[in-house]
Amino acid sequence: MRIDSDDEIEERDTPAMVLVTPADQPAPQPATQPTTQPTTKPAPQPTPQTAPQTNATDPVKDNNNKRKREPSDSALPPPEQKRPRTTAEAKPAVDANKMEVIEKESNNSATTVTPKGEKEVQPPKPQGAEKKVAENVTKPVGKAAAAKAKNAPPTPNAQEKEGQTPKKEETPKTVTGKKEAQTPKKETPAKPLKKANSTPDVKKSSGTPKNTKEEQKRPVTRSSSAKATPTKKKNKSESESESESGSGSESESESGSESGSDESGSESGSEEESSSSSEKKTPKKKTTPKAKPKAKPTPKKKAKEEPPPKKKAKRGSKQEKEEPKRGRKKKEEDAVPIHKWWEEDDDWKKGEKKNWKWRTLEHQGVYFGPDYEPHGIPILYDGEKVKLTPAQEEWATYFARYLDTDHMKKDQFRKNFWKEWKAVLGKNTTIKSFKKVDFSLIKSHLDTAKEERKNRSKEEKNKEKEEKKALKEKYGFAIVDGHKEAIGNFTVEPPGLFLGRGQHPKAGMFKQRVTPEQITLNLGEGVDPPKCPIPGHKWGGIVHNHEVTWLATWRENINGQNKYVLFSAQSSMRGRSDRSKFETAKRLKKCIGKIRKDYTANLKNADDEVAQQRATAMWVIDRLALRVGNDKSEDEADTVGCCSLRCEHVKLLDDNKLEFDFLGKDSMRYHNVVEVDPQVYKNFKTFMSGKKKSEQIFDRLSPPSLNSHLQSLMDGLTAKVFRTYNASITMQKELSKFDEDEMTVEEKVLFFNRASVQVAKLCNHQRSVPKTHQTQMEKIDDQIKDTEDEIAEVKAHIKRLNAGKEAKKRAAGEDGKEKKPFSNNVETCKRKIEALEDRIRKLKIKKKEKDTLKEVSTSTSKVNYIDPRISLVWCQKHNVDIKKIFAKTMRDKFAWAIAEVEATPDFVF
DNA sequence: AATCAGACTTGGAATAATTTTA
DNA sequence: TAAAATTATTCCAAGTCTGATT
Repeated sequence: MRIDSDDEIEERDTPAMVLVTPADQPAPQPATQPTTQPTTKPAPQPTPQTAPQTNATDPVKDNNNKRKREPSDSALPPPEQKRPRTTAEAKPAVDANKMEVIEKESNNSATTVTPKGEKEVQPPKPQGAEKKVAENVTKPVGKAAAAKAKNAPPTPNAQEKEGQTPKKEETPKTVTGKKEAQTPKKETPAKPLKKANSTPDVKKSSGTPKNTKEEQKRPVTRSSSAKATPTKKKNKSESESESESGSGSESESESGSESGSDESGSESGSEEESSSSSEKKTPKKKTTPKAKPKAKPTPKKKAKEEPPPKKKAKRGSKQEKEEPKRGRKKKEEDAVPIHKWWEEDDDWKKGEKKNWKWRTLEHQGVYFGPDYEPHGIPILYDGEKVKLTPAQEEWATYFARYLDTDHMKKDQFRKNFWKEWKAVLGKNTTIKSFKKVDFSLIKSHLDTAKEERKNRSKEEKNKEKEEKKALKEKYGFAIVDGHKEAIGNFTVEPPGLFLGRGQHPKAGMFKQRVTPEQITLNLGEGVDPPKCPIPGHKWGGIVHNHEVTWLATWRENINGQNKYVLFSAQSSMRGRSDRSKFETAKRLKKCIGKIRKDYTANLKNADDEVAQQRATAMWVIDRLALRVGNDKSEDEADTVGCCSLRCEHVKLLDDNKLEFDFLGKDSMRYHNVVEVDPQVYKNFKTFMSGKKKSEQIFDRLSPPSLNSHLQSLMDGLTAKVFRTYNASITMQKELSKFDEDEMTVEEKVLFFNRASVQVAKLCNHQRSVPKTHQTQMEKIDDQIKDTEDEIAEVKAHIKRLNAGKEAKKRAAGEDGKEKKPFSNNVETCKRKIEALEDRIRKLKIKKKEKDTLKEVSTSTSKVNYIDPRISLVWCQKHNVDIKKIFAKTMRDKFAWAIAEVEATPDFVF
């Protein structure tokens, strides 16, 4: 639909203001549809031109669609030898750095310096760590290590000591003013209201000096009850109010708006709107400080609920059916009261609490899945049964799980597994050659178990359900500032094999079981830490970090990254930042004209190569919706984004056309042939000239520098905002094309879905073609055929009727059952034909729809990119039940948007 | 200025739950 | 009523981006 890039470009340049209007849409180009050849399938297909990946890939064809990097690129070296990511020959500095890095690495491996994964005690950290870092991560690590050393004797004291030492160090540390401000965690008030029972962890008391002041000021962290004490913050607010946004979470803009003074306000204004709307609705709320009884039963909900009565008879019946279910569901919904955070104010978030995410926090820690239960099934080695130790067996079992999957086709996966498993087998094992190992016995055991599980009785299923529910009840919620909020992932990730995506160098490595000692919990001061659920163990640490949202964290052993237990998408915490994200995108709409002007001008800025590259990248990010493309290390899959594009990823075609072909996030292939702005084309040509395939096109540009420039153009603007903006604006534009005749709800939904597809294509959200796709297509064909046959039959029947002949008995179906005879009334039969023809039409639409959707994933954009208010407004306007668009979890996640749109039905992004 | 590290968002696949079909 | 199809939810890897370090 939106195609001509040129025209648009022109349009853009002209009047900035035009841009503001919806009409000025940039018309980004969906990756999947090369402007030229609309029909071409989305990237995934092994398109001929990109010949590279051909069959060589077989081993990998796994995800049919996704293109693995592999040999495909003839030029590319095998995985092991990753091509160097030369930034640019021009930059000596860079090279130097690189060398350093390398050196470092080698050192690490060689010496004791551990790659993060290990729990060894970090040497120097303690001191530097003093600040938050120390608190959070380091500490726990240290403890864990210590604990390990002692292993068995989980004497509390041990921990205590450890815990304290670091603290002490901290205290003495001279803390800069800034730090002080930041260290909320340390602030832990000296007043542990509750005695820290045996759990020594509660180091809070550690004498953080500064805390004294702040702490005292702060209303005792008492939980909900006393919240009423908000008052004073005002003084603080003054100075900081505006700067808030800078943090990136401008969620607070609301508060800013209140202050009114805000000059930066232009954008915050948008948010004001929203907030104002809510204000209208609930003026009283304002008066009452935060202390909001969350429990209140929400009456209005019911009002919303009732679905519009359908006219169609058929449908009616269907609905009746649904009714009872709905009732049930409703109940459940009520069970978890919605916290209407958007009706509250954030007045307390001022001054030094500017970056606070919570005031009081209470939860039950994390849930550790069940232990591994040995099954005793041996493997076959060279045909002989070999019994394994529980540990050996456990890993073998994890491996067997993937026997029939595409993971097995990756050399790296098997190789990594073997390397690690060999270590577990030990030196005395008879298992010397991986090729001779046969895991099929274990595999069939797993299959059997799966089958049994599938066939378990109703009682068993219910029982499990109950248990699951109980677990969620216990661990699934946290009390934040007096509100019960759902936690997203309260179960620690279980051990298993690491499955990367694409060609990940670490695929197949062991993801170790996480012990309590490796886990740090984040809790409110004065809250009793939950008891460690594993007997004989204790938590690695407890912190009180008000500036983060995580409830628990640990370090994962594969990449040494932190893992977090976070609130669910339905929580207020996530809701706030989600809304703020869309507000930022909405602000971008206001100044997109200015920004486009900026980069369009700089496209020609040959004097300043950096600026020129930056402008070109901005063009790409804005128009093609690419991600920014941060640098990646060698031990990750080789994927790229805008800034990391290499010459091998772009081809200069004729007529100002560029062909992009690379693996993006999650190794999803991005393949697009686009006609670009002539100047952009020229720039690419320049940037690429004289460079090797493996060199970066934007060698003078780095994501941080790009972002900082964006930041200068608009507060809070970063590269990813363009994706949000373009996705949302595209959706709005697509939906605006709706001319509602007499459409059935199904048709309306279909229209909506098609609009979503446009967005998904823009963002290059793909999925692998469902395995059953082909079958499904055929099935629909069969149905069409059958229907056609029946029509022919009816027609023949009519003929006989008209000829005065006796009705012929219909042939029995394949199942031998008799078919209902046709009516002897000609009119009735004609109507029947019409109905059948209508059915065929629908089937054909369904087929086509299915085929276009087979490799498009619309969920991601729906969940992350499209401002929900756009969809909601549309639903409201065209009388479509929200449930047709958003499933339960989505409705909960977007509760803020639903409320807002109800109040302001004329919302426009 | 380049890296590092932390924290949080984004993403497709896997799995579970529900609905439809046979 | 079971199996198949669909839809919803969970899982956890892989990005982005920021502030601190080197």
